[in-house]
Amino acid sequence: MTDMKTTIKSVSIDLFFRKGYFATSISEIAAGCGIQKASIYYHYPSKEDLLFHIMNATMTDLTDSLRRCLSGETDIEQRMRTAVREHVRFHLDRQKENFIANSELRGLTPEHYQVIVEKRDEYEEIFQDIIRRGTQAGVFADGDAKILSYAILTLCTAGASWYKPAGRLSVKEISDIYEQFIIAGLKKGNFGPMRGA
Amino acid sequence: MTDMKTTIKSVSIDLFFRKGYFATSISEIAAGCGIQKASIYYHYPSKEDLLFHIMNATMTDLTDSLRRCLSGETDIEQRMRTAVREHVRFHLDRQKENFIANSELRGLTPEHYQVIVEKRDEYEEIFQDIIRRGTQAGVFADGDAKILSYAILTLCTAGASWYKPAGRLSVKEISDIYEQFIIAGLKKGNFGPMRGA
DNA sequence: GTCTATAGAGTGATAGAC
DNA sequence: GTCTATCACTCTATAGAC
Repeated sequence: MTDMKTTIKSVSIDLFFRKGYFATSISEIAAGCGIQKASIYYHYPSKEDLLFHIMNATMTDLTDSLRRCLSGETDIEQRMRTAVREHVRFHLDRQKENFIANSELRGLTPEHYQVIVEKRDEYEEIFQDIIRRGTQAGVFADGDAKILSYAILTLCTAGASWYKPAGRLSVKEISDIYEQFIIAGLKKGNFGPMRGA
Repeated sequence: MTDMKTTIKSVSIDLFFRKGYFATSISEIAAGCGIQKASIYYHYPSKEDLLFHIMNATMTDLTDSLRRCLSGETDIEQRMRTAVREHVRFHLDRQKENFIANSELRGLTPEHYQVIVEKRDEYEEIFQDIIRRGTQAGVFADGDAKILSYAILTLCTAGASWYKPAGRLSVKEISDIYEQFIIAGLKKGNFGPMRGA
């Protein structure tokens, strides 16, 4: 990977984040890199391929970091706490890429779309597994693991996208709020009426 | 409002939802309506204006329905339960428009953007008010009302966008899951460590 | 590895006939 | 209220020089 290939990628991440994939043109990316638009095609075969590379790297790194953080942790509640904190950390750390990965799926070719969706499913499955084990162990209340995993992930992902480094809350404070809210929502005994489905 | 004006709006909602605003062309909208693209401009001055009309009507109706549902309800916990259920119901009922209103803000002119963001803030304020009153009354645990309101709203909004009418869960079941999860997350006494901020 | 030049298609929007 | 025709422009991508 030459330096220019890296520059193109990071300029694209910035533009796709700010303007959206479809609203960003190859000329703008080129201008941001200080080269002519034709030169982009020496490094990437198409605009869509550039988007795919950004998303694919993000999804791979995301799953890898979570797996690394969870390895060795056996307590169910702790696994969920760790997973939530790591998800928030990763999304805050790479805010722009994650925002793109969550909002620009429609820009992908059907083949690339499938690759990304499979990686997303694989990641979500890690959360669903924790929820199912927690329910079986009687630590978490009964509930639909898929729906609850979507709820947890959307919550944290969205939280990371509001975050502004100069804002009034620190990364630790945000993580704490979500961790507390989610564990309270999942745990057995914290009832209102009953959990449906 | 002539019939064709309504048709253009509903065809646009469908296309903006499926393909996104920038990826949808005026010609496609016209084709979907069975007219020529120039005829669109008799009804709407521009593509952006069409987007604004869709978003603006959605936001107005959203706030109006919530206000109507909450009027007369004084119990804090019940107000939150009602607000959550109504938010989910509205978002399921008008899934496409709500998805557009949440994802296509970048397509608006600065003037129209401001109008929509103000309406969104006004709607969120209703939730923040319930949270603050609940905290003061000692029903809900201490926590940042803004962050918690974003969390609650994102959760329910996202839930509505996964929903498929032919899926395995009913509207009632989905509402129940979220209502339970959110109330458990908010209530005093359902602690893990403590809530930050 | 980057350039200039351009192909080929599509875009939002307008003019003016009917 | 819808049509045909077209303007003025932008877009992604490619060819070929250096």
